Amino acid sequence: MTHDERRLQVLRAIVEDFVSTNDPVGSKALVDRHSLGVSAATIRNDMAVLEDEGYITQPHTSAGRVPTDKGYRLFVDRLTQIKPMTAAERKAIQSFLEGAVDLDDVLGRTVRLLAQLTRQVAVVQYPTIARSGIRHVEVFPLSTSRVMLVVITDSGRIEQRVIPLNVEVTEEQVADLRSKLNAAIGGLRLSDASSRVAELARNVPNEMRPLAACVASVLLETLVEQPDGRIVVGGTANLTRDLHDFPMSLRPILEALEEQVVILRLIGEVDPSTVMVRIGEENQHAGLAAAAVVSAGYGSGTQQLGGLGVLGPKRMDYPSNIAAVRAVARYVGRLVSGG
Amino acid sequence: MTHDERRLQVLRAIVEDFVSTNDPVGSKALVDRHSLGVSAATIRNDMAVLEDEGYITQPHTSAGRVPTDKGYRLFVDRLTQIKPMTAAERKAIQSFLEGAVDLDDVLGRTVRLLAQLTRQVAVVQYPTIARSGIRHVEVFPLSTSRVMLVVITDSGRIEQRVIPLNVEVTEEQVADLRSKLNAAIGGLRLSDASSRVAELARNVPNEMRPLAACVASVLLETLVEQPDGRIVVGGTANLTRDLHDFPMSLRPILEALEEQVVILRLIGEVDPSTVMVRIGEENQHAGLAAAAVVSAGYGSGTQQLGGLGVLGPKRMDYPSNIAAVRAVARYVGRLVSGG
DNA sequence: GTCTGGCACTCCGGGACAGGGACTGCCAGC
DNA sequence: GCTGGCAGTCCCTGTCCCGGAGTGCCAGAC
Repeated sequence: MTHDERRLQVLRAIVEDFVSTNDPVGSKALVDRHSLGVSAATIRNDMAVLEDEGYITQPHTSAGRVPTDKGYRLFVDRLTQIKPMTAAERKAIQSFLEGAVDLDDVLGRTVRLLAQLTRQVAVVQYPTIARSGIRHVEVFPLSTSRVMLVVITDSGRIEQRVIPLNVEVTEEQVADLRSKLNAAIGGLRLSDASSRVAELARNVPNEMRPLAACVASVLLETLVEQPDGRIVVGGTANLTRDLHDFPMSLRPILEALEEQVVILRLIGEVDPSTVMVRIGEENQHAGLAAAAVVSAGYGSGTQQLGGLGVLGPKRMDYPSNIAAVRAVARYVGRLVSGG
Repeated sequence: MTHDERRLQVLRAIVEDFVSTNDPVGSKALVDRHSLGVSAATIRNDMAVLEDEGYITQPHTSAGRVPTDKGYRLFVDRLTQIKPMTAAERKAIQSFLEGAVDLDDVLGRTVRLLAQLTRQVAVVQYPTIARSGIRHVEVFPLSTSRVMLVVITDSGRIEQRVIPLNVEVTEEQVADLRSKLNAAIGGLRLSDASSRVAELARNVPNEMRPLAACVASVLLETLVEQPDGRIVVGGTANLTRDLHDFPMSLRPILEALEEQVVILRLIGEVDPSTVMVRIGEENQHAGLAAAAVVSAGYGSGTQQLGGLGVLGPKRMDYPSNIAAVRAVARYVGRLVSGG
């Protein structure tokens, strides 16, 4: 074991100990609990170097050391061995998720499952409409001058819009439009359907023109263009377990959790099929400077439909949480794209 | 002003002062801030009586007085003058809610609005399926042996179920069932539709019997019988403002907020067209002993569709919160039943 | 009978202070 | 390059003390 290697082991030990005890860890405690093969004094020298390099810091003179954001980052990047879930755990995940009856239920169960597995706050994004396939489009009249549009996607997500018309329409016209729409864009992805919809609206009989135009514009504007992203949050009670980890109190964290935009940036922007970890300042949000986020995308094969993740104190058990997020994302992806 | 009247005024003053300052209120502070027309010593006597009767208590000898649950109860029942919302406030509520594009949006806005108006945690229940009118029923095949059932209600709520069949069916059969279903139960309330659905399932041509039976049973079981109650929660960050009011930390409160059952009992069980206040132990839930809930039902006319409310520390501004909950419930009821 | 001013008493909360403990940095020796 | 030892630093805890706020009670006034 070289010099540098040992120093990394020391950092790893500091992170692990601090995560499990929440006390600044000193040189003596370190040699007691890990068999590093050298004396406390040597560790102290290593710690001094690690501190110089910015990986650890001490809250005050004569206290133990605590990892910095940079320290956690190095730990996650180079020192983490993600242990795959056991067969029993995989089975539990699967059976828990499979009881779901519809999409709301799937995502509700997912968020509870994640929160329970990681004992952190869990967040799940609804499948993005634009990237989902269209399973069925329904149009039916509410009155002679209002129709309702319902879009049902492969992933089970449903969107509805009431569309006011500036003309009167008949049942038959609406039914006609309905079958034309389904024929034109059924099975396509919404993002690919735009041109077909526009084309359809131009090529209908004259008397249906206004109806088709209204419906088409709503379909395009509301469903395709808006980067709509509902999210489900669960397990907020877990935040209270680590009250001392959030010195500024929970307020900014809870506020961030209620702001879709903030959360979406965190769990939505992930490279497909990898797990992403953001630590402290990396979250790009003042309120989350004391937090860490572990997130992953879910979807079918290459097509990413949404994201999910957990949020907790920087002092979290990264290896387990990464494993849990990855496993759950995989199952959810399979479930949501499977129907 | 009789003896008893003055004692009630003292109680009112204690509640109001304690709500606004969060300090146990003493006799001197009371005469300073309210013109009660008597001296501090007299107030002290009144306070002793109020304490004997259980309306107030002192955290320790030589501290001021704090209202008990019973004291808050009396305050709410007899001393509260609910100030109606100003025209400006009403206008703000209305315009904020009217921008909504669908039911999810309505309820999302409602919960944000309530949280902002009251500066407490807000909770809104989705309209109960069983009591809603059926606007449209959609059945269409996913494959030859699976169909999807979608029910859209007056209140804008949508339920979907994938139904596996034990037989193969054709497009035409499904389309036929669809129109029959709509003819039979369109416009009815789901709770009234049961017999019609059962009847329909019996009276279809032989070859459609299995399909109709499957769909009917799902329709009845999942949609009518289950007291399904999704809820939306918002403004949890407001809890942190009153950290000292929740001595056991927020954990039990946050846990309760994630348990649908608990919340539904609180906001679901209200007499129509009244505002209900539950204080401390009245919530019938250990975790909420330090909390108070102000709730009301919303709906159209006599038909209650759901409930909503706010949750906060017992030390809350009851008059304002009652007014806000009542006003918002009224607008939401109008909006949801109006379409 | 009711209200009032005065007085003794109780209790909390904060500041001051000292002792113990935990670590560190540094140094000299192996 | 590693190790043991030592002095120094800082926090944390417990104790003590004191001021402040509020009460309960009592005797006297109306």
